[in-house]
Amino acid sequence: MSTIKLHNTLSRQKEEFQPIDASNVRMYVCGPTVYDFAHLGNARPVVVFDTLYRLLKRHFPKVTYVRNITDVDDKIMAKAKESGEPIDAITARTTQAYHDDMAALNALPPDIEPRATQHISQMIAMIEELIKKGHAYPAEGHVLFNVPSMKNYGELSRRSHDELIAGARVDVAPYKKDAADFVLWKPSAPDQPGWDSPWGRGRPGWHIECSAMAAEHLGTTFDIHGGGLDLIFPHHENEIAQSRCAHNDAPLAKVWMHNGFLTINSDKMSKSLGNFFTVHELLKKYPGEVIRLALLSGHYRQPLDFSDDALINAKNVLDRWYGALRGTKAKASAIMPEKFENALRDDLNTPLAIAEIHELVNSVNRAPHDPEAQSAVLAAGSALGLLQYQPEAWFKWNPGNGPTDDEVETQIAARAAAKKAKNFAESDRIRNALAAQGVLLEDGPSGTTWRRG
RNA sequence: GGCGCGGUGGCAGAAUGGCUAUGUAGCGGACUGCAAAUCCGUCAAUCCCGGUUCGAUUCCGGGCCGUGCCUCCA
Repeated sequence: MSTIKLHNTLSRQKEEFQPIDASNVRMYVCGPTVYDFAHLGNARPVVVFDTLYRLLKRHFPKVTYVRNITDVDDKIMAKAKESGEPIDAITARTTQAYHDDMAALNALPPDIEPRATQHISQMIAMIEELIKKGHAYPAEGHVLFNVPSMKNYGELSRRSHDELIAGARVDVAPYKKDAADFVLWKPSAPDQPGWDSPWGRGRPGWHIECSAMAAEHLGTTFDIHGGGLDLIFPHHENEIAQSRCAHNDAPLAKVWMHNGFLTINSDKMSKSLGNFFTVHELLKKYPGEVIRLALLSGHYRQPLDFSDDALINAKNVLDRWYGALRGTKAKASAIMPEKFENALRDDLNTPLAIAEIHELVNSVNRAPHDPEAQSAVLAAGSALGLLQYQPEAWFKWNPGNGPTDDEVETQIAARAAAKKAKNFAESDRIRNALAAQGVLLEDGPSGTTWRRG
């Protein structure tokens, strides 16, 4: 019996994954707040959980993957105020950009992509339930979750209530009964987006959005909840508090998974350091698969340093892999190479899985044109969301500068003539000139092939 | 201050109580007009100090260094 092991943040251990309902595995991942282009740090969980989604789909007949869109938030309001662009326009434009960027990274769309603004009534109902059960209270137009009302609060992040208070570095709002209490609902000024509620016109707090959307689409308890490491506290802790208290203590998710952070050239990615790369910008320089491979080249729970070298390395690796597939008519085999799949089943060990692809590629290069070996490479590649291009198209991927395909072909023809005349000075001149424009020529037994480096 | 994570060859990055991946870079060779690609061969690592053990990079303790969260944050 093939099992999948996943690291559960609740237990801080790898556990054998046992779905609540094997006929429908349910997974929720916190999605973007749509106020700006997605940066690389946003892309990491998307790629990681997409790889998990693909793995689960191979092992279970049905997987329901929910990833929300947060389209009501103070950051969006701030952006609108600053730029003058209407909120609806910002969220629509940014959501589209997000979809485009994640598709370029070969991330499959989730099965359901709920939007916060379309679940306000569910949030209000959940807040009412929490008030009714004594876990929340209205105060000055706000509704607050009362943390001391939940005895197990802090289980995920392993923080006690006292530690929270001691560590608090923010001023406590006067209307809070307890310093650790957090907002479920807050009042909106007339010029701010808001919805009518029993507590006046207002908008939801951040945490209640995910609790309400997860319950709506996955039920009170589901299998896997994912997100970035930084969401453990307070976001996921508060999600658990809201959901359990509203749902008679039913667990929110069985397995909690968190991906590690991304650094850029060893520095924390931040706008002040000027190393804040958006996926959108990076896609102008590299195919999405390069970014995706770079993101998968470290284990998802480890910190990942994203440098130019990492991108160059990923590009070289993919060039090598695609090189082994050149001219093939092989299709991805239906059966996943065993060692490769075993690596992924062990808490999504993508670096080890990538090493297995290297082994497969080596065997292709040792026995060229072996379609069986190539099928195995294609299968493993697709499991990681890679090798989706035709090899020739891959090598001709054009960032939009330099010579066109036709111009390259013309130069190659001229060089072939020079070579035939043994005018090697001229043929080398042409090759060097193309190399300076990022086009690399490779002479083979059946003529010259080329690629953009 | 509280909680947590990590230190593996030049670089990236797995695994493992003994037999030490993989890629890249380097070196030598084959192939090539020369290259490139590819193949063959090769060099090279487990932060420091203790402990447990027949044996530790792996387990335990201490130290040093780096880093994340505690505030919007993937």
